[in-house]
Amino acid sequence: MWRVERFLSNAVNRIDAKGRVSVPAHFRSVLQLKGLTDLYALQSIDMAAIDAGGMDLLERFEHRLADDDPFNRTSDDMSFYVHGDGAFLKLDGTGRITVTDFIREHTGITDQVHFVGRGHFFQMWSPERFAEHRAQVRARLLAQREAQAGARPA
Amino acid sequence: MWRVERFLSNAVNRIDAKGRVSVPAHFRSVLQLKGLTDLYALQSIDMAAIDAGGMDLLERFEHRLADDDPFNRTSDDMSFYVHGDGAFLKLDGTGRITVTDFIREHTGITDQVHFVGRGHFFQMWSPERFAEHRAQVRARLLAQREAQAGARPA
DNA sequence: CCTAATCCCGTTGACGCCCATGTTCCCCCA
DNA sequence: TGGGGGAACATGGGCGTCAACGGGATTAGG
Repeated sequence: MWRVERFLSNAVNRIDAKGRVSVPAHFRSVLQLKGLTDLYALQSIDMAAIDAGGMDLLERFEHRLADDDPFNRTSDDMSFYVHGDGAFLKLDGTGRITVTDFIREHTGITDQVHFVGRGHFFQMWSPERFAEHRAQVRARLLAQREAQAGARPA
Repeated sequence: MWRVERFLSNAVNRIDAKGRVSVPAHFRSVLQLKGLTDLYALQSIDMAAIDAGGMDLLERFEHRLADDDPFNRTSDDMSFYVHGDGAFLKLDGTGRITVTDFIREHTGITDQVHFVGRGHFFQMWSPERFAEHRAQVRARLLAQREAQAGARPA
């Protein structure tokens, strides 16, 4: 296998009695390449998923907060979401994280976690919701493709 | 664990019979990195929250003041607010602060405190009010995101 | 003298750390 | 080509540590 520095593909892992779940080994190797031991996680704004990544995930948002004005609403909302509504996910020695209520409430996850690579970060889904979302995405892409084909002269 | 010099994530702690509450250990470690023992707190202007941090919290506002005309009304108000209407929060040996009326009146806090990291400072909310505000912020961010998606050509 | 703030110590429950087991997949060799 | 032997990884569980919490004791202040 070759070297990858992005989160790719997906996998389903089970949550054990103590509420822990293994992060897929492939994702962990990506983290190691980045020199990361801790993860930072956010509840995705428009999906029932958790977005997780290193601190670079946070910095991606922070560079939009260039304006330091304490009274700017948009900037303040962004800070509230990114700084205040995030959570640390600490990997234990065997590469597992504990699935907190922060994760369960937003995703509907109960006993299994569907890990999904998204390039510079990855997501955590409940398997059922992931299947739904996956179908919707494929349908949208298909519709878009057909619309373009129809517009284009044959 | 690696070094973080920003206040991140959130946690709720109980107030005991003596009116004390533990500042989350993670926040305390940030304070220690900054070499701070005392906190300075302000009643947030547009939220039912307390803003707390070190003296850099003050500097943030003072920079803003420096840019303004000293005889300007808003500048004078700002100075009054920042310098005159703040409170010191002293940490005891086990990392707890006492919840004063200054805090309770503005936030509606009764028996629990929701600590919220905001990067350079952190906030104290009543859990209920925090949940409300959180929902509002997410709604605004979602609306903004959809507006951008709609404006962007497919 | 009474109230309130500070210090100190014990308890408890959650979480981090460690070792053991099971399972799947792959490679090598018969 | 099919089976044996690993290796890598997911999973299960014991145990120690630390943060949150409760309460007593001591000190300061009015």
